[in-house]
Amino acid sequence: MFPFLRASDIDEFLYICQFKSFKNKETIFQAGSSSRKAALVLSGVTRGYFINKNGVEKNIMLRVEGNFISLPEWFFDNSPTKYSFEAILTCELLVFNLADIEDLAKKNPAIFDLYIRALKETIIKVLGRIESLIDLTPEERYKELLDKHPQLFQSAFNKHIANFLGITPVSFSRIIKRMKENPQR
Amino acid sequence: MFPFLRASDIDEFLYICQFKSFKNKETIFQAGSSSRKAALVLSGVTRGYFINKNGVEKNIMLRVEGNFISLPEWFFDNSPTKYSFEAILTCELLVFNLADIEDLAKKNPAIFDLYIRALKETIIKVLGRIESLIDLTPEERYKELLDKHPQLFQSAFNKHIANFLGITPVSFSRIIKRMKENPQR
DNA sequence: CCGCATTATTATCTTTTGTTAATAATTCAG
DNA sequence: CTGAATTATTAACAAAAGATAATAATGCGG
Repeated sequence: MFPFLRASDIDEFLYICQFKSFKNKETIFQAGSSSRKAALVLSGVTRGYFINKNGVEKNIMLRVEGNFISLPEWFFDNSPTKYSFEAILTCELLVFNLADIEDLAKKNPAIFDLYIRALKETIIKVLGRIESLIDLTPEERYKELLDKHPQLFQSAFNKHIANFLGITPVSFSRIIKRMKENPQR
Repeated sequence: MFPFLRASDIDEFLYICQFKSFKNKETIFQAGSSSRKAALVLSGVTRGYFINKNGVEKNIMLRVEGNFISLPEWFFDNSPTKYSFEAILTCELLVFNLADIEDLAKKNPAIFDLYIRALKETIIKVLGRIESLIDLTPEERYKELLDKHPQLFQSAFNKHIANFLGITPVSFSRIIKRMKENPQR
């Protein structure tokens, strides 16, 4: 997964990690907690979400294997956070403390690169999501997601996908219907 | 701006920086170029944008004083990028090479912290933007932006603001009108 | 400071979304 | 395997956005 790491670097990383499995709907990181952790997704799909002011869950990101996940408010202090992460398929994760990886990064340049890379990759992923949201119609976003992550559509609930696309399940149903009736557009 | 830095750390940082001024509409970083740079915004407002498949500019972010900006594709290689940055007000920037700051970060823990902080801050900013885009209506996003960055509305063109909000200038005009007629909602 | 070019507003029309509610399909636990 | 609970689809209506075009208001260079 990370070819620029030597075996000894991987050992150092694994030393601060804990392997954990989660089933569908199990909580990985809970909003409101404060033990600054992050994880590398080895398999499965996770969703990061928050509860909006009307009490409605909103999926802010979907993260699959090879992605790092963390509650971003943990980045700066120990304050409780508003985001949560949960498995939407059976997941395997390597969980570690942010403090541990930062200590390692200061000592080991390869881990420094790994950590920086994880942060940069998150930025690029998240910018790509903004691009979709400001430039594409919901229908185009649906097609893009279908293209990028077809595995999602075999397993995740439509309501989660709709939520991620920023539309209602009702509107999502209509899009699917429109595309069935009019496949070419 | 960064109280956790000592004077000597700031000196080290300034040593790799170049001070530059930009007028309204001047290009800061050009899509398609490949000299991996970043900058700290000291004053003014910048917009990062890309040209979509129909040839239309899309503002992916607005960055103000205290923010770091960079073309994110530079993070990983020297490939030309699709994003550009331009000043939408007179701007003062500290421009530096990404390679230089990473070298410094490996040697100086305070610069390490500065660099990590800049990346993390970007993630949080950008996640906040996604939150708005999936959870709020265009009208609510307008109010949020008005609240967060009132200075934008005195200087930037409405078309840039509309573009940033992910709507057309026509729709933006209608929102302003609706709110004038119905201030309470 | 003038005039041209850019930007903003308004109107009209079409398309899409949100909301609510009713019904159908499906999951999943026991 | 069965039934209750969750999820998905469809319908009907209201509200909002997109597109296009015409007009008004601004910005800005010479």
